[in-house]
Amino acid sequence: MKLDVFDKKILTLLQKDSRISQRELSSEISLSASAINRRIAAMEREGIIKNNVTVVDAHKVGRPITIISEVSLINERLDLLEKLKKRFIQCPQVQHVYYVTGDFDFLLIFNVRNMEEYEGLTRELFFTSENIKNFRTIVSMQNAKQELTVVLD
Amino acid sequence: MKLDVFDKKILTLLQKDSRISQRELSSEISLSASAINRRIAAMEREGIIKNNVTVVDAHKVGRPITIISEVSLINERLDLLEKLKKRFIQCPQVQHVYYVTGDFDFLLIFNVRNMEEYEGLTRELFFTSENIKNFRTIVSMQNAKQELTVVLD
DNA sequence: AGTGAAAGGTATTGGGG
DNA sequence: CCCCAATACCTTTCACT
Repeated sequence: MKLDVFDKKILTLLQKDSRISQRELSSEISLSASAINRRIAAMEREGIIKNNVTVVDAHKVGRPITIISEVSLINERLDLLEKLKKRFIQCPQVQHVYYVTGDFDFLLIFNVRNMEEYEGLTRELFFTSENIKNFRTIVSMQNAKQELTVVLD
Repeated sequence: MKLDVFDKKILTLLQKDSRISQRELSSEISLSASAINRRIAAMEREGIIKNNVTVVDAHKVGRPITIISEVSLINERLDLLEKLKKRFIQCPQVQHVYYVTGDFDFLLIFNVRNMEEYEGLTRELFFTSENIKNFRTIVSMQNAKQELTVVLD
């Protein structure tokens, strides 16, 4: 599926605020509300639009700590890798899992209430695995930007 | 503002799918639609709910590359730091900006169409600044998880 | 705070160009 | 693939508990 200039405008606006009404989109883009509706439905069907989510302020709900972990494995065999990856993904405090190559193997980003919670998670996720060589913990002093927005040109 | 068990249930569901209707929330939580409505409005007013966004599949719109940069500064004077931070935040291809302390100063996560786009951005963001000591580029082979969801217990 | 019902807005679908 | 109009659905408000 090829996106035209209208689809890109729709996505750009929805990425900023998914609650914008299709009528408002319609007037901003100069396309009827029903055309907007059909395009959005098509993009959802194709998986271009993955979902719509509410963004919660982590500080205001008592989870102010963001931690980055760089994890190195002993053995990079695919099945072992997948097993660990699944475990990381399933952990609800883990917001991001990137599999990388180079000086380490996984970069994880955690959101936690406090350092104790993080320590508990490292025990669960890292120390119980035979395959983790080591990990480096980096505490974020400030989450200056945290978005999932994609550029559409 | 203190969140009770109903607010937390509402937020948990909205973080998964912000398009769930208040009526459906109402039946899942056993609270009337108008109570749901008032609670959501209050959490928006307080900034607990920051916004609602559509999540776009970066691969499907031709932006498959995620890159992590670890940036080290020469001088960590606050005004210089803020100037750089602002520049990073304003770059639309930069999804995340974390200010950290330790072996480096900023961790950035980019989403780009290809390596050429990233190289262009490093020239713009890093090489034009007098204050950047060095940076390390880590290419993500797989974005196994990428969410903003916060745990509410 | 919570509820139910009425009023006001939106999304969605179908007919026609 | 677009528009317009009708329907169906949802949110929001209000009077009352």
